[in-house]
Amino acid sequence: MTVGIKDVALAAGVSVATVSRVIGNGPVSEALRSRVEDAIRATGYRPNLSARRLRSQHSQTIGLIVSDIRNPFFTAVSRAVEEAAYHAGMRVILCNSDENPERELLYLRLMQEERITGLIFAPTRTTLDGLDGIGLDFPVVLIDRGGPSGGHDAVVLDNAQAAATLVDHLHAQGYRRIAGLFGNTSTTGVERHDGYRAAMAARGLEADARFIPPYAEAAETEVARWLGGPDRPDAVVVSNSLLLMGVVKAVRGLGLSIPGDLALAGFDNEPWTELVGPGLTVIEQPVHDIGRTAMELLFERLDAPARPARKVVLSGTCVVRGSTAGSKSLAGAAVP
Amino acid sequence: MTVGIKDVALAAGVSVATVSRVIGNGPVSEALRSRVEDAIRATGYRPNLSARRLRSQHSQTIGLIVSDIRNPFFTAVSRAVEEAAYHAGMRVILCNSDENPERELLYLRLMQEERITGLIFAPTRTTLDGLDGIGLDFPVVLIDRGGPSGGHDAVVLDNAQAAATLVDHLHAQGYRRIAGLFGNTSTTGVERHDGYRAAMAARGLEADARFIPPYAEAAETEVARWLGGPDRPDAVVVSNSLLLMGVVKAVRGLGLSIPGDLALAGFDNEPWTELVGPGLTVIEQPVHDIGRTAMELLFERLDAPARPARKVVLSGTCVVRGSTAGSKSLAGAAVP
DNA sequence: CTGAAAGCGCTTACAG
DNA sequence: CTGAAAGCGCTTACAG
Repeated sequence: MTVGIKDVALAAGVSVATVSRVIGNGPVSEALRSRVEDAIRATGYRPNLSARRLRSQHSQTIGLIVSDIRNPFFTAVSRAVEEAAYHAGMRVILCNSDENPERELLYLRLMQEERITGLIFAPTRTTLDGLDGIGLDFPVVLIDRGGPSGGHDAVVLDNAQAAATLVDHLHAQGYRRIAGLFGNTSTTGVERHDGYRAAMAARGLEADARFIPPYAEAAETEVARWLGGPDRPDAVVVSNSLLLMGVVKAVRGLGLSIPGDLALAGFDNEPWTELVGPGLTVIEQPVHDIGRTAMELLFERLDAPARPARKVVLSGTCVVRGSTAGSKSLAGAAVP
Repeated sequence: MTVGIKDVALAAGVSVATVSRVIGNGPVSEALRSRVEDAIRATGYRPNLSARRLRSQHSQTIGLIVSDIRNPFFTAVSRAVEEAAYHAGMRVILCNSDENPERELLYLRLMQEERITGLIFAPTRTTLDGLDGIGLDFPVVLIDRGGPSGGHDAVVLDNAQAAATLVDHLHAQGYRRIAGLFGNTSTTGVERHDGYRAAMAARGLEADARFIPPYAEAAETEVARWLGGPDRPDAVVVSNSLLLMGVVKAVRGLGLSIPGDLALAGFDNEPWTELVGPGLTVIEQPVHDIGRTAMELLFERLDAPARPARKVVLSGTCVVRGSTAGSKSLAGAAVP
């Protein structure tokens, strides 16, 4: 039915070993090589990857588990990872955990069964805590969520500094009641919170932070309540683009204006942040570098399994727009 | 090194056949089953999927090739496909062609080598035209881009009607110089154009349509030029959300207002379309149904390879917002 | 229900 | 450079 290596060998009048060498770029004389290539074309032969992987004992596959593929941050990182993998002759298995620890475990198991070469992973805090106990047979590089420098290679944003930058910017614009809204499933939310809190303290301001599930709906509900209550802030720092969207919705739903009634500063320079209201001030992450660096760390780890874990911390860029204009009016501009 | 089925068999004191039956849910006595399960836990055994696939001759894998994973339409469809696949005990390989026919061919080859069970595919026009000549060994279900009902199962939006709905709506709002902007890589762009043109003709209006690459940048450039020229429209129908974003950027870049200087109606009810300017009028696609239906068609095709191809055409919903408010003011509301 | 044995489609030492 | 042969880790008739 479907054509195998034997059919090609027969058609080319060579052994299967020779066909295998041709498709694997092994040493073959030009004469035989072209005969085999003709036979491959004639038969429409396609090598069976399961067989190749089983026999050769390497999968040429890297795993990538992200926490929410709807978050454009992760689709951008995925693209960078795939590009790097492609150039290295590897493919990638992309899985989406939806911030669900059970699904993370499920996918980790799948990765084991696929015998992947290595994993790039943005884990929930729950799974990160138990990661060492799982006994994975491959190296893992964490992205976006490193946690305290621990046993794993990681590439993350300088979250604390980025959050502090936003606080400082808001402060410079004249805001004082600066609240913070953070995702509660990732170490990233925690680190951004720490930076926020430290910067507030340094300015002698009182922090007012909330941790919520990292979805737009949760932010919308939370902020609607917040703005109606006694602790109403006049500015808010928001720890990811999904939450940011929810905040914008809440403000609009209440018929309030940005930044007049509430100034807004968030993370991730998605295309739409430029188009909403007066434009949203955000920290832009080097998404492409994050993906590429993760692959580099992974390859280096494969080369040198024993060397100590490394954590690469990348800086974000603050893109200032109208959502933080404050009393002094301010045109949109990029600030390094 | 890594533990195999033999190690488990040894540890449990049974044959490898019995271990295989346990992990495959075959018939095994309770006594042996629990002994094997203990051994699996004790050894941390994970079956090798390559070996299972090779031996069992089914990959339990479906392929999914989308044209642009940054388009939220496709990330939403992917989620629906994955969900359905998961419930059917299958996994999915997701690939991103970037609207590039060469990459499509590359991925089709990969799918063959993976021996996938079936493919869900959003092809470029180029690849769609040559699809029958490629000799794929698995069934394919087209999504988003069906082309003329041909040899393939497909699930698509009623594109012509959706585009006509937008034209009719704009007409009812008092607009007459209604332009159209369409992606040039997909049959979808063509069908939406046809619906646009027919609706314009039915109203006695002159059509003014342009086909461009389906990226925000292309739309931005094109519209900036258009609005500066002699054929300046007062409304525009835009065939996808990436293009729509580009149009909004162009309008803002010129300091013009929506809908005062230009009314806008597009496709895909992305979260941000609600938040930009007065809100954007769009056709909402049943993204979840599209993914689910594609999987259903695929399974039915696997059951009955010989039966004639089916094309499922789903209707969109017009979500009216301020971007098409026209002279009469209009609040945002959903219209079926 | 259980086990011994064959074999899925390849790759890779090993000889020549 | 080339081929014969073993074997990757499983599953699945086939007997019992």
